[in-house]
Amino acid sequence: MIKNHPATIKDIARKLNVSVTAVSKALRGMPDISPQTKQLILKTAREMDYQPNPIAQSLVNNQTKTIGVLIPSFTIPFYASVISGIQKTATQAGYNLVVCQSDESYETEVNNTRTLLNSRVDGVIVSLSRETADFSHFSRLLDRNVPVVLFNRITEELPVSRVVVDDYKGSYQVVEHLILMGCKRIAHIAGPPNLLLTRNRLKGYLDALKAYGLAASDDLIRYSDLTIEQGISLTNELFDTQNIPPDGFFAICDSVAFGAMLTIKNRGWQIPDDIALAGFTDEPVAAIVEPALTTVSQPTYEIGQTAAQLFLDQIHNKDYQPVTKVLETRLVVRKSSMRLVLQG
Amino acid sequence: MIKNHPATIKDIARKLNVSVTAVSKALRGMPDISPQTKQLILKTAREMDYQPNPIAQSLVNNQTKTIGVLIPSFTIPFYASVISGIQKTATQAGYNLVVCQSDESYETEVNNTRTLLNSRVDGVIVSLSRETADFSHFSRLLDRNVPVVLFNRITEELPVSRVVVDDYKGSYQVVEHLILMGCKRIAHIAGPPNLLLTRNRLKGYLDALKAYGLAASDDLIRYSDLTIEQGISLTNELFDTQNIPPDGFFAICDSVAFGAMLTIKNRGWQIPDDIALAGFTDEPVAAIVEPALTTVSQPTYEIGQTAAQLFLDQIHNKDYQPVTKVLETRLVVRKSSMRLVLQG
DNA sequence: ATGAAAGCGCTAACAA
DNA sequence: TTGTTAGCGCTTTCAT
Repeated sequence: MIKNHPATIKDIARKLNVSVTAVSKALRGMPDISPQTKQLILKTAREMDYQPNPIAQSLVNNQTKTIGVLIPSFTIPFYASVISGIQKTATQAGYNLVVCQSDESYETEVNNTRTLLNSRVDGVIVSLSRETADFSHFSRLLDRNVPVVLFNRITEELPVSRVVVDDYKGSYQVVEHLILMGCKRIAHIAGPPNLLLTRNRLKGYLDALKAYGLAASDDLIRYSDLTIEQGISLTNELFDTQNIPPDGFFAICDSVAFGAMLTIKNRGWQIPDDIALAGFTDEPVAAIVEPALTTVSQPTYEIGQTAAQLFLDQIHNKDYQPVTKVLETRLVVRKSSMRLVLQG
Repeated sequence: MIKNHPATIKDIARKLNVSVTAVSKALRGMPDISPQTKQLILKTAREMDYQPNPIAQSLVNNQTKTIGVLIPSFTIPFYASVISGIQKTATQAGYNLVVCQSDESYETEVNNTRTLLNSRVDGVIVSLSRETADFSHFSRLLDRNVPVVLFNRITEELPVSRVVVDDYKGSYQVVEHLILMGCKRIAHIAGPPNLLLTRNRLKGYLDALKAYGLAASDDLIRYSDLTIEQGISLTNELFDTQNIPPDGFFAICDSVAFGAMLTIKNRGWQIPDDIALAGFTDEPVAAIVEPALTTVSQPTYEIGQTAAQLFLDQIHNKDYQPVTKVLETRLVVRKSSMRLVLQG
């Protein structure tokens, strides 16, 4: 008789005329089993191509060995790379990933957390949607003792571990760089105001201006939804509302910077000579556009690995205290901001 | 006593003094249960915030309601969009996704299929790694009656359903376009020879040349690994080995086209006037690079939806015959190939 | 060292 | 209509 179903522990037990307990123990290398029977069981298991059924294991162990990952969108390259990092660390520890995207919608994010909770993931690694301002859906996870780790788009209102980069410093450095390149009137296209990273990068921008004695002005600041479309429209708006156009643009992220780049070129200005431009994140494309985009590189892969590691730490540690890891960024200077500076 | 664990069917039964069977039936809307008890059970379940444990359901139903998705890399934008499409259709049908990447490695792909099989996914949706030339790891899935759907990077050696675009036609059209733009010597940077899509796109290229009476030559064809790096190096190679440089480049994918674009510009040639350039896929970046890239648009989201639908069809149909869906591409003409053509 | 039995949360065949 | 029972594949007491 051909059995199409995978071999079970019981099949092995029957074949060898031993108890399922013995098989279970042998398979998991428990001590109280004689070397001979153990070897025999192991050998037979191999012959029968036995693979433990993780569903059954989950049911009895009350853990699924899967991590839920919740990101705003698959199509943002930043997250693709972070997920790779998460997967690397997770796989090494025997965990699978279930990845969902919120599509930048708060409602979808709430639904996703419910789905993940119901499917009994052992933990959740999240970057918030750009709409998210309320966090009670994560409290429900915490109530069930499901560890939550936030990264990139985080909140400080939840008692959870976090992985971020030093947004303030990265922002400060790139704006400082624009200033050193001779920019006097630097516009900033920020992100959604409710995101912490928006506020941190904005602060870095403002502090850099102040440090170099440049006037900040709300007229030079716009809040975007992080899309290339708004990069285009807000750049147009900045041009249209200013008598003298800005001589520098700092965009919250590369996508917005690409939108700004298109618009600046369409308006007939030269980058970087008339207007210098910088973004944030260093997406692969940043090196390819013309002119290549000056930006702030984030250690995406490492962010993913770190987030997964924080989850693992929490799982293995009974009384775990949330920690926040701050990774360093790196200024990447490319053609979009490189101009000859007249030395005073 | 505070119970931190989710409510079970048994909790409800105990509270209401009915059998678990009754609860199970009421919850799933089975007929043989009185309206009153049914309402009572439903109400209590809601009050206790009952959520069925999918692990337990999986164990008894012998299905996990999850689909394994196996792609070459998260960082290829094409796949990000396809996954979105898969997820849309899968979620609607109550399926979760487990996504793995092979990292373009045959070995990793084999490992991933093993992992997915062990985790008892109900089916697998795959795009092959660029190294894959042997397919026996998928036969193991088929032996266990796990449906396999291939997309994009497929093989015809497996009796499974497939989703592809009309690579031949898309390729033919874009090369025809280059010819109509006046190109006489069009180079082709192809993909890995073992991929079917490489051969189909190559054939479209060759047939278009032939149809317009242009000579094809192996000297103008190179095989790449689909990376931007090889786009750069093979373009250099083409320049270095040709006395007269090509006046057109058709790249197997946009990434390779970007590499070619960088190189062509670095060599001091004008795009499109000296050399016209086209890619394949229409990644979001294609519209942003300078000059914007002429390419062949693929219905990525729809590819994902179709693949998921083929899986669902197979699940719901006892005697299912594999089908191959061929979706249409669309030529997207942009600046990289737009030149004034002198009319004879 | 070995095995019988209970149980994880649920479904389903069968009785009552 | 309702409840009893067995069982999915595995782990874990607790006897033997």
